[in-house]
Amino acid sequence: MNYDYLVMDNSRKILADHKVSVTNPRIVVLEALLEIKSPITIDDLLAQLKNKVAKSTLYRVLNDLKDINILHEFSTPDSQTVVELILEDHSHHHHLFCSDCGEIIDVEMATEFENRLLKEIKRIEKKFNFVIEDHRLELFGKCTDLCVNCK
Amino acid sequence: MNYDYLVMDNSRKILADHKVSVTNPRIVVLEALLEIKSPITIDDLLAQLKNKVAKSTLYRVLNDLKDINILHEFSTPDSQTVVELILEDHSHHHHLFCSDCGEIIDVEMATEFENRLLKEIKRIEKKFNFVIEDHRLELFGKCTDLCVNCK
DNA sequence: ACAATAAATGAGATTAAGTCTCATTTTTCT
DNA sequence: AGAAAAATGAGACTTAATCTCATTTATTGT
Repeated sequence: MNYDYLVMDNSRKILADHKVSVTNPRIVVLEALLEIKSPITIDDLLAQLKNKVAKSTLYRVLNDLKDINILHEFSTPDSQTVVELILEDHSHHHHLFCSDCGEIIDVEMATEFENRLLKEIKRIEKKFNFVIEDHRLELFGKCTDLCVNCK
Repeated sequence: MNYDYLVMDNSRKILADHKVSVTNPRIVVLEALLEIKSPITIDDLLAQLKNKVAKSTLYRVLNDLKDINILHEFSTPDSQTVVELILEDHSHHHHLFCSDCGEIIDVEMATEFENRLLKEIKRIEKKFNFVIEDHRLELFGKCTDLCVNCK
């Protein structure tokens, strides 16, 4: 069964729902990100969309998606920029980086751990007189020989 | 009491201890970082050392310090590069970013929290067949009106 | 459905962080 | 102190990301 038309529909709907005009480059970029489903470096994305979307347009579209809050951007330990689509159904998660193969994996921490973290964050807020709005945890390591995540 | 001569001595000693040759630019950069004591953007550091060290040399020295593992580098949420001196006496900590004033504050989490995190990391290692070597937690927020941390 | 208006695009110029080159200077080693 | 090795400064170069502007595409009201 082929879901492509659904992805297509989906990208148009996502754009319309967020009140940005539905253009071809936006559809193409969104579709790519919907299919990838995981974090990807802008470099890789650029390569993948070569000849489909101009470089300047890709960056513009990515900024548009950030503006409507469905795209997160972060960096790898070696400073490559990474983007990841975050839709409503995409729950809170963190990232695991492999320094061998470069893969970036979404990881969800145990609820109990996140609760403990929130408690700790409350302590920090008081201590530094801050309002903490977000947090990010990054894990760095290597996948082992038999790593199932490496391509 | 003036500790400047100590800082000076200190920077020479640190370089010698790590078996890198003791040169003026390295001393100047190390002294600056020793005095600052907290994370600083490379931009700010460059401004501060203008006319004392060439730009190319500053970057080279920072790379040297990274090579001998006494300097950590990371990015702000708006992608500015930040460096921070990490000497032996500098214990494990994380970072708190203020989106208003841009300040970056070192924060130590409760030992009990870090232990819980290590436990969670062990679970992730098994789940993804990874060896996790390091982790980093970033907290994003705003200091309140009366913030004591803002300059 | 269609014209008028507004918005987005592509191609290439521009900017800025960081690296590289190479002739000169400084440090190290004996 | 002098020879050999290493580091520096100045500016050229690279590369990710943004900007410009003429052209194309989408939206809106009738």
